[in-house]
Amino acid sequence: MKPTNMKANILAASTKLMAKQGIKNTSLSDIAKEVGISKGTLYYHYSSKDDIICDMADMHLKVITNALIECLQNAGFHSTTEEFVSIILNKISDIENHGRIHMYLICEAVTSNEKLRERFKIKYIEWRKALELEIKRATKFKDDSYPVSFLLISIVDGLVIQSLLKTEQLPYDEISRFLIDSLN
Amino acid sequence: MKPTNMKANILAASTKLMAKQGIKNTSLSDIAKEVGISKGTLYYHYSSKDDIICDMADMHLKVITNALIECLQNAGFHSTTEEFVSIILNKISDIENHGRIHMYLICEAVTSNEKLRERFKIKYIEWRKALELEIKRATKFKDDSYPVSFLLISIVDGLVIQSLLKTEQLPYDEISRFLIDSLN
Amino acid sequence: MKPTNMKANILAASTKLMAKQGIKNTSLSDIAKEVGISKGTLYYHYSSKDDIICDMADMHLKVITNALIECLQNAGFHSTTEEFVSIILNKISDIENHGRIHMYLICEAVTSNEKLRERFKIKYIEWRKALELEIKRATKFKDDSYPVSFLLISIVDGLVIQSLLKTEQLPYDEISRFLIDSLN
Amino acid sequence: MKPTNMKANILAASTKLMAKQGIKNTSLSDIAKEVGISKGTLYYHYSSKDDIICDMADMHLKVITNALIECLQNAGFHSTTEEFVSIILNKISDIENHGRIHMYLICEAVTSNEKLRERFKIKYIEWRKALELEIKRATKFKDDSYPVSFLLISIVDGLVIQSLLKTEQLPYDEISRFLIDSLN
DNA sequence: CATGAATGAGGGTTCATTCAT
DNA sequence: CATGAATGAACCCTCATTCAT
Repeated sequence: MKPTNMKANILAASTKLMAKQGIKNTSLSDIAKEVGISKGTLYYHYSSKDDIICDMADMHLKVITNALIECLQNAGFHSTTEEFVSIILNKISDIENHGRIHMYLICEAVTSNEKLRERFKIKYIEWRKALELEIKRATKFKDDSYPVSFLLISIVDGLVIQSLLKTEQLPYDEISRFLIDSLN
Repeated sequence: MKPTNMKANILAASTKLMAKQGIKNTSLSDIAKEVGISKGTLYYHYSSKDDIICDMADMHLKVITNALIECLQNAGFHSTTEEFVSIILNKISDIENHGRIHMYLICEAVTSNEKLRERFKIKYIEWRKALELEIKRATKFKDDSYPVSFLLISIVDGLVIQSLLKTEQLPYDEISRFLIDSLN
Repeated sequence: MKPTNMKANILAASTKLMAKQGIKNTSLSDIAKEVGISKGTLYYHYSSKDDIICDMADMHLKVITNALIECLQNAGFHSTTEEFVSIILNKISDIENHGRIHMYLICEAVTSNEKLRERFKIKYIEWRKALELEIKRATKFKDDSYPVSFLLISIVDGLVIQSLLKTEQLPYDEISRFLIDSLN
Repeated sequence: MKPTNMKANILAASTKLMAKQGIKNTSLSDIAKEVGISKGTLYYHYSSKDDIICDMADMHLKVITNALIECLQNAGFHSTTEEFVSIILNKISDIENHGRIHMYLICEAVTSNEKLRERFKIKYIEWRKALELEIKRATKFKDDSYPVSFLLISIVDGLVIQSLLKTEQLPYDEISRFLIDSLN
């Protein structure tokens, strides 16, 4: 109904469906049906499925990046490691909401979408470097900020996987406390 | 010899192809062609694509589990943390060879294969508990073995993701040294 | 000036695109884009793709007919066969510029456009009769002007096909000289 | 029903339909329906529409080439120009049966099928050279066999076009007589 | 006059699955 | 045991056409 919301609607529907059932398992018919438009209309706004996926990925990467930036800025104001870690861990659970789509996009990027992989690669490097700076500033790991930055990224992704597999209830509090103790 | 090898051949071909191009992007025709049999014969041995995937996953999970067990047993003989960590890290790069198929199977499990997800879930819990025991035995983290076991699993999966995305060359040596220093 | 040119613009764009990539391979979107208008506007001026094709064909047939008329009139002023033939052959290469669209229109006419076929039919008969008269007047073939007129038409169309297929460089000079010698 | 006739059946149905309604206007559904099989089966035998078209073209080119060869061989036995020409002209009406598909294939080749164009190009050159030799051998045009060979090819194609457009009843007898007189 | 948005029928293609031989 | 042939549902995508504004 509203003027320019069509692309946003499509994106929202795509994200919702693909997060639920996977990217390859979500057809353009599914998306069109979810939005309440015809397949033709969908193609009027997005000229291919890949275009939708790319826009979805951009949106997703932006959300995560913003979360990280905000997280680091907040950390900057206070200087205790406690808060830095707890904020990061808090963000992990936020990110966890996006975890499914995050994983699916990564698989898509790795298996069949070179362009997507390039974007993820760039973002991952960017994220890691931002973390590295903050680790150097706010933790005791001045000299090991480089390897630790890789580890922190890994931990987030790895926890997302475990949460997706619904293995065991992840003990966020204990993990958080442990990390704080270690980083101080 | 020959007849029993057919399923193994199919499994090997499936793993090879799916690791290269993804599970959804690998058709049964591709597999049959790779093995050098007809699609009909393939269906004689496996009654569906999902069956192949499940067997593949079983094989994959067994390989990883064996690697972990061997890793922990070796660690048991020596008691220094140094060796425990370096062995684990060595195994990570072994696992990295299986990393692609590991990720794809997880995505498949999460998006469209409940049975698969159950198997992964069981294995992940099993792995974590084994690690927890060893952490308690061989590192200084007697009291934090529980959260640390989650973290170690995360780190492995997370590093696999970064290696798949080909972001930056992972600094295994530095990571390894850092972990050893931390765990001691 | 401006408003009346719209149809001409559309026709010019259509001709250009369809000559390059074929009629069926040229969409109305392509044409609208080439003209720099919207598809809606295009439909304001032309109520269907077939209408565009028909107008294009009319324009095309008019161009060729004018070329032929001019050719015959020029021939009329001089009376040597030499000039008659060389003028015709010259015109052939002019026509060759329109050759692609000529062929495509004929195919379109034959396969899916009865109305178009009717126009071509009428024009071809008209052309042949004009040629017949001139052959009778200016060549030695007084009695065979009827079959020769069919042959001349054939030769032009046939040479166009060979030029489209880019078979061999057509030896226009030799062909021309041979025809002149024959007709005298 | 019969074992290996499926490809032949598909080819026959394709030729029939495409000759009637054009190549672009003939869908794979049409063909499958005409053969009495499913679209899936059609794809089992032909992996793309282009493959069908190419096979059709090969078959078509072979038929025409054989007709030409036979024609020239027959001409070789007798040495009179009369028979050479009348045989060629007879063959034209045979070719005319294939005329529609001939024209459509040429259009397809020129607009959207590079591989097809290459095959036509090769065949046209081959045909022209064969004609050139025969013209030199059996007609009075020893020195002009080169341009005359182009003209003869043109005449055939051009007459096909006129016959497709159903302009006027082509006066084969008169044309034939005229050509015989000219060539002797 | 002009437009952007919307549509639906149909296009070529893929593929897991079935089955007679 | 093994196969080639057959299938049909679903897929992504194209496009001429319509219409409210």
